[in-house]
Amino acid sequence: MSQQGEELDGRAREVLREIVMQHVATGEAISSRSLAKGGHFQLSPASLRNVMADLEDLGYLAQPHTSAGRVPTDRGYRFFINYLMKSRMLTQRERETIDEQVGHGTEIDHVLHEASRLLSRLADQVGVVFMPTLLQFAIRSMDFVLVAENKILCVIVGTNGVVVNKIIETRLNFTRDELEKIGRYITGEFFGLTLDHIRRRLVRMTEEERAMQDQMLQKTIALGIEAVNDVRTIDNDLYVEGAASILTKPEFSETMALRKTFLALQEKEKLIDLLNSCLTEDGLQILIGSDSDFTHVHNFSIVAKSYGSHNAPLGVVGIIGPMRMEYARMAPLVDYIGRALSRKIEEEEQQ
Amino acid sequence: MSQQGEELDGRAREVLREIVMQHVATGEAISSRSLAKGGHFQLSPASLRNVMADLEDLGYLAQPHTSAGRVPTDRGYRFFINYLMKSRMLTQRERETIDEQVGHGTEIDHVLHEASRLLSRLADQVGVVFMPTLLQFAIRSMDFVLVAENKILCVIVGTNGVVVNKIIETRLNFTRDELEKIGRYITGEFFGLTLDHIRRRLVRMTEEERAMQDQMLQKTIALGIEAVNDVRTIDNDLYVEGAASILTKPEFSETMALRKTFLALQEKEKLIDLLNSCLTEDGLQILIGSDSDFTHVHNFSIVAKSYGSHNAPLGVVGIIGPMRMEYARMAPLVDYIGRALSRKIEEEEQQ
DNA sequence: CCTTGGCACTCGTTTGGTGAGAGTGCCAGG
DNA sequence: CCTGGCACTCTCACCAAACGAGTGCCAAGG
Repeated sequence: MSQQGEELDGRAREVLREIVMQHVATGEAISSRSLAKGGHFQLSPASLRNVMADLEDLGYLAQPHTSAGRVPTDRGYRFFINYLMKSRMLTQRERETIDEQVGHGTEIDHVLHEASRLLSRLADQVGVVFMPTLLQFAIRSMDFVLVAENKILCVIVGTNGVVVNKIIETRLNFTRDELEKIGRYITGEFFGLTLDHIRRRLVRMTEEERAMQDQMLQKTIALGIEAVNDVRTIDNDLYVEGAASILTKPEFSETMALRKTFLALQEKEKLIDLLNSCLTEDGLQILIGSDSDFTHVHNFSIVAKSYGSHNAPLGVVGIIGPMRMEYARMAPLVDYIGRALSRKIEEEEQQ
Repeated sequence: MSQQGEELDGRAREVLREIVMQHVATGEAISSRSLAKGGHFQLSPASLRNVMADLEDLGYLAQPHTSAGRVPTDRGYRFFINYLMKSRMLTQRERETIDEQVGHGTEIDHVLHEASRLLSRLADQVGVVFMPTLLQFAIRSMDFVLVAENKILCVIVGTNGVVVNKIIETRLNFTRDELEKIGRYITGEFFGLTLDHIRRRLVRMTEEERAMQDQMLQKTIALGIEAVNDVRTIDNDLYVEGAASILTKPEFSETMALRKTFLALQEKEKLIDLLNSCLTEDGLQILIGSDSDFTHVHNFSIVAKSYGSHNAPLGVVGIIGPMRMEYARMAPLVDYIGRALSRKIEEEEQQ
C-alpha cells in the first residue's frame, strides 16, 4: 500500500491527472477523444483508451455505463490528491480578505461564525466551523451579574478568548456585592483550570467540613456548580453556512438527492461526531466518499482542518461539497483559514 | 370593495370554499367532475362548470391551461380567508406543547429561537421569528464586566427581559470597582429609558461643562456611549428555521423555483423589511402572493403575528410557505404562538 | 513492443407520432 | 335554471426509429 504512489507509470499518472481535472472542471464523463483533443498528449484516442482501460482495471476510474466516458472513483480522487495535485495558491486578494475578516471581531464565537460564512462564500460550498464545548478548556475569569431578582448572568471567559454567558435561576438571594466577591474568589481560585476540573473541585468542597460552616462559601459553591453545569448545552457550537450553495451543484439536480443532502446537513449530531474525529489530526484532512459513513452515503467530500493554539486543538473548520470539487483550490483555502483562526486565538491568549 | 363579501351568492361561495379546500389538500387542479363527486353538491358537473366559469370571470379561479381543472388565485385565497374559512382549533396536545416549549427557557433570545423551531415543526413550513433591535425598548439595567485588559463586556437587560451582551474594546483603563460603580450609576440614572434616549442624553452630557471637570464622569459617559452604539449590529435577531421543509413541497419540485426560493430566504434584509411592516398591525396578518413584492415574486404566502407586551409590539412571529397552505390550521397556530410569546414576555416584565 | 486507424457494438438521448384521458365550453332540450 | 351530449383542446405516457457518443478489439505499421 505504501507503494501506491509508484503503482502507475508516468503516462498513466498524467492521464489520471488530466481526467480528474477535466472532470472537475466540466462535470462530465471524460472520453478518450476529448482527452486527445486537450492537446496534453501526443497520442491518439485509441492509445488513450488503452491507458484508461488499465486505470479502470486498477480501480481509479469508472464508467457510469458502457459507452459513456470515464469518471474518477474515490480511489482516483484520493490518488490525485496524494500524488498528482498541484495546489493552487490563494491570491493576494483572497488572503487579504481572510486576514481582514478573521482579524476583525473580538468575540470568538462571532469570529467563528464569520469564518464559516466567509468560507462558504470563497469556496462556494457549504462552510462548517465546529467548536467543541468549553468544558475541556481553561478559564481566565468568571463573573456574575444580577439581572433580576433570582436571575444571575454568569460570564465565563476562557484563556482562548471564548466568552460564554448563561443565565442562572436560583432560589438563593445574592446582593450585587456578594456576586462581585464570588466572582473574584472563583476567578482567583480556579484561574487556568478547565471547567471539568473546577466542577470536580467544587463538588469535593461541598463535602468538606469547613465549607459547611461558612455560609458565604456555601453560597459560592452552589452558584459555582450551577454555572459550570450544563455549559455543554450552550448551542450554536456548530456553524453550518451556505447550504444554498449546494443547490447550484449539478450533481444534486435530482430533487431526491438534494432532499437527502439537506436532511443530512440538519443532522448535526452526526456531523459533530465526524468533525470531532478530525480534531486530533494535525494537518489538513480530506475525506472522500467511502472514507466515512457520512460522506459515503451522501457522496460528499469534506476538507477539514483543526485550529487552535499550539498543541491544543480547539475546533475544526472545513467545507462540505460534492465529491467532484476543486481540491487544488479548496485545500489551501481551508488550510489558510484554519491557520488564520489559530493565529487569532493565539493572539487572544496572549492578552 | 367593502362589499366584496357580498359579491358572491351562497352557492358560488360554497363552490369556491370547496375548491380551495380540495386544492389545498391535494395540490391538484380541481375539475367540475371531481367537485361533483365530492358529494357536497346535488349538482351535475355541467352546472358546476357554469359556476366555476363565473368564478373565473370574477378572478377567483384560474386555469393552468385549457382543459385542466381550476386553481384558486391570490384573490380566491384572500376571499376564502376573509369570508369562508373555518379555523381549525388547535388540539389540546398542540397547545400543551407550545405552552411548555415557550414557558421553558429564561433567555428571551433562546425562547424566540425555540419558538421558530417549534413553529417550523408544527406547521411543517419555514418558521420565522423576528425581533427588532433593542434600540426602541426600555432598559432595566446595564452592567460592565472586565474581561481582559482593555476589553469590557457590557450586559444590557431590557424591561422585556431581553439580554444583550457586547464586548467593547477601549483605550481607557478601568478597574473592576470603577466598572461596578459606572454600572450602578447608569442603571440608576437611565432606568426605564430607551437606548435611543440614553444615547442622546449621554451625548448632550458630554457638552455640559460640569462633565468636563469630573474625570470619572467623563469615563462613564465615554463607556456608556460605546455601549449604546451599534447595538443594532447584534445579529441573530431574525431566526429562520426549517428551510428544509420547503423541499417537501411539490410546488417547488422544479429545481429552478427551489433555488430561487432558497436564495430569497437568504436575503434577510428584505425579509426583515417585510416583517417590520407587519409589526404595527395588531392582529394576525396573512400576506398572499401579490400582496407584497417579496411574496409576489416567489409565490409565497406569509402568516404572521406581532408579539410583545400590551401596547408595545416587540417583534413578529410567523411562517412562510407556498401559497397553497392550510390557512385554516396555520392561522390559529401562528396566533397561538404569538400569544404565548406575548404572555411570556409580560411575565418577564413583571419580575 | 507500442501506436494507430477502422469497425462493430452498446447505450443513452432525442424526435416524432399516436392514442388515451381529462376537462372545458357551448348548445339544445327538459 | 339544470342537465346530458358533443366537439374541441391540451397533456401525458408510450413506442419506435434515428442519432450520436463512446468503447473494445483487431490487424497493420513504425
